[in-house]
Amino acid sequence: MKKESLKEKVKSTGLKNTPLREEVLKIFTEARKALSSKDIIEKLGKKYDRVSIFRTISTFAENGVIHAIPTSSDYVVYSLCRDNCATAEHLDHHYHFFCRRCGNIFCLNDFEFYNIKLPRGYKAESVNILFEGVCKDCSQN
Amino acid sequence: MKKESLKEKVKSTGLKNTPLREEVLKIFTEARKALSSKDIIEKLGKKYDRVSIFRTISTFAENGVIHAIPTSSDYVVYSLCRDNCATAEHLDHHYHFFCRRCGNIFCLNDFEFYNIKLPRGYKAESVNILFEGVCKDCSQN
DNA sequence: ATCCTAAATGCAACTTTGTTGCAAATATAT
DNA sequence: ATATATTTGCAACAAAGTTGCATTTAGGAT
Repeated sequence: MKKESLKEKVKSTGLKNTPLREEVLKIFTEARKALSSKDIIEKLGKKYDRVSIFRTISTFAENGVIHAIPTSSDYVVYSLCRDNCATAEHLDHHYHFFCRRCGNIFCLNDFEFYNIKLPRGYKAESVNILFEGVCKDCSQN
Repeated sequence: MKKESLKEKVKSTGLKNTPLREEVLKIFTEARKALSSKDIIEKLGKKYDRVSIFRTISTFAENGVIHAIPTSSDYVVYSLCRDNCATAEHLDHHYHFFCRRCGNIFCLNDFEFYNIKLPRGYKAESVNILFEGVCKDCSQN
């Protein structure tokens, strides 16, 4: 997604275009991995209030600018949404890969989606898939 | 898994069989859904120290008695492990279902596993799949 | 360009969640 | 019954996130 369309995405949700929001958006755009609240606070904490950063992250998540990725540890990381993120077509699916060596979490969203069967009666609206292992870069070194 | 074999499972890991551990185990056995630390503390907090409960949960998780289930909220829930939980056969996989209506998280571990392709270079050792939607019971009412 | 208003931010205080160190208690092997 | 390593409780601490409120600011209306 382009820089411009990101700003537009923020505005299109009715949110105001503030310096803090632009900076948070920039950080997510430039990061090639998913980020936690802590990560963002470490980058911007001296310039902006902790509370405002938390609120920015929640607002972005509520408005489909970023999405939360569950991890098996007790923290959540966030990543930019794709264009079709909010519009749950058939099944809103998110693939992520947590690398045990470098500790990063990567989005694999653009990869093929295999239908996974559920037991009778269960109706899924979204699915979150988190792989854990060794990433491309780390497995080559 | 039977009550007896659960106690044995605890003992087989070299852990002592204390009242607190038995109670925590009982709670997990009787719960038909996954539980958070908070859930356990709410049930036992007046009888046992908060810290001991946290430690019991970590110990159980470290020893393969229970396993952590990532959620997209900022908390982790736990569930009893199946017999083969610790022995990562091919790919250690966990399927869970979060119901938006009742808020419970169910284990679907016994269901068929479809292989999901990963991009080149990525080597997965485990995969955690969290569905979100409406569960069997809730969709009937 | 200025004004107006709702929304966003900063600050202080607070809550919740989890951790650490250590002394007292207890499970289990002998 | 005793010894010892493990577990528990307690106190203090640390990290993560929330709430209320006063101030500031973005962006549309004038």
